[in-house]
Amino acid sequence: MRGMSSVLLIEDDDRIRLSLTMALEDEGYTTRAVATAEEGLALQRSKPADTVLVDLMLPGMDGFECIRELRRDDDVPVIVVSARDDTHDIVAGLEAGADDYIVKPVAVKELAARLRALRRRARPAAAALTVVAFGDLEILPDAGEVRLHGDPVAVTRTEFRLLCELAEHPGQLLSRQQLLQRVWGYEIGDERLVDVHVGRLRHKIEDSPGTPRHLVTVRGLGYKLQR
Amino acid sequence: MRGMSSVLLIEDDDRIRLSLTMALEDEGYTTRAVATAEEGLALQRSKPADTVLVDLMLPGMDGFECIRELRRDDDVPVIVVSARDDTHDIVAGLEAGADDYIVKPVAVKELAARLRALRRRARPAAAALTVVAFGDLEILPDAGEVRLHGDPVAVTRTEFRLLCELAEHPGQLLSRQQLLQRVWGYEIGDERLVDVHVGRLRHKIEDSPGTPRHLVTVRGLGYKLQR
DNA sequence: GGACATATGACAGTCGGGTGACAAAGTTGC
DNA sequence: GCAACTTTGTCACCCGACTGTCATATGTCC
Repeated sequence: MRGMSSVLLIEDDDRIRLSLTMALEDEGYTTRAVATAEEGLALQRSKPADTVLVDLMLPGMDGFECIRELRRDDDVPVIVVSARDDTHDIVAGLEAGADDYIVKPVAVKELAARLRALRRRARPAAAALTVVAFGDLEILPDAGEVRLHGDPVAVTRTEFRLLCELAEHPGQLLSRQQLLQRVWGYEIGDERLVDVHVGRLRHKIEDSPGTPRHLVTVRGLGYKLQR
Repeated sequence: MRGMSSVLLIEDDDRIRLSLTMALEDEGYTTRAVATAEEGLALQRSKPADTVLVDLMLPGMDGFECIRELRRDDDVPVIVVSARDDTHDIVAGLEAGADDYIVKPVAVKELAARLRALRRRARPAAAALTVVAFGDLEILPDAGEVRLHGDPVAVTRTEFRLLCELAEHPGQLLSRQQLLQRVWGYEIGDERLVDVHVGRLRHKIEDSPGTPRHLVTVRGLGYKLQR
């Protein structure tokens, strides 16, 4: 995976699969090719490729379903390969979560250009989206998002800042005073304010807010966020 | 104008501007010439030329800034014209986004050769239409086109830039400040301007603008574009 | 039980963001 | 060059969401 790009090709037509595989390897891509969506998914799970090329017409699980499954696990860029002129399928493929498409017969140079383009724009995005995970709780500072069990949770700005502040010091105790100062910028203020927001936050990010697993109280001292 | 190449010349020295204009027209280029970067940018925005020639030493906005502005809109090839044999300026020009340079006094034949060369290698990559897909929303940056469910949607230039800027950072939160700066080039300005354009854009690219699926607000923080 | 610390629910003021109206600037077509 | 149309930025208004405060309930330690 060092510097080199890997591609997973899911295509049932033997001739196309073989020729594309060879063409991709000529272009310098490590290529794995399979004939069914099921094989492709299994392979992507065990040995993820950087980009997936998937034909829409497949025996068994079709390309659309396959894209949705790929998307469920991962943010790997997906390019749809479709028969010419089938706009409807292409649109459906993109709606299922593909990032780009190319029509058969595939011009290898064009495919290579698209792979490069896709990697160029997929990379920084994937890299920039840092995730801070606390077990089932995920914090995405760059996206301004919080997820619980993978599902987005609506959190207000203050709650988000508070959470980020706690997350920056995992497992570490932070006093109300510190939190007031760092989240609100108050040098002095009512420390009860912190309690209220902690309470509200708990209702959103804890499965059972009464017995918090992550955002715990340290009696007499403050709060901390743990895994 | 078909088949013919057009050149925009930005050069403050009257004598050079006039002589180069004539020389370029002799070579068969449709040529527009202006004396300031501001005029050049305005003209390129209203009536884009195929290639831009820009002097580095200009009154008001200088050539470097001008190149960066040109680059913000467009992928038009830019050739730097530098008065001195000053490697530092040339390097800075290329870093600002120019594609080639030529040193004064300009040999017309050399300039013509460079223009041809530049056009020859102009964007085979850009010719391949790449698609940035966000589910049912497709953005074709090179074609300046946006589609919803496969159907073209008419968006204005500002809306398109805003959309592209958001699309370049998929799922990432962008503050109004960042957007103002990247889309409008304003260092400071009324952040509500962003709201208005986001609202207009939503009416075009969302199925239900009231509850946006792609262009979502992160309250108190900014906006982001997601799948 | 008593003293204290924390959780919670309700409330009103404030804030942030969506929206439609409008004028200025730009664009297009004749 | 003129007129119709489009695009753009500014503004004011409105509504819902958020925030901080307080009173009250619940819990904890001695």
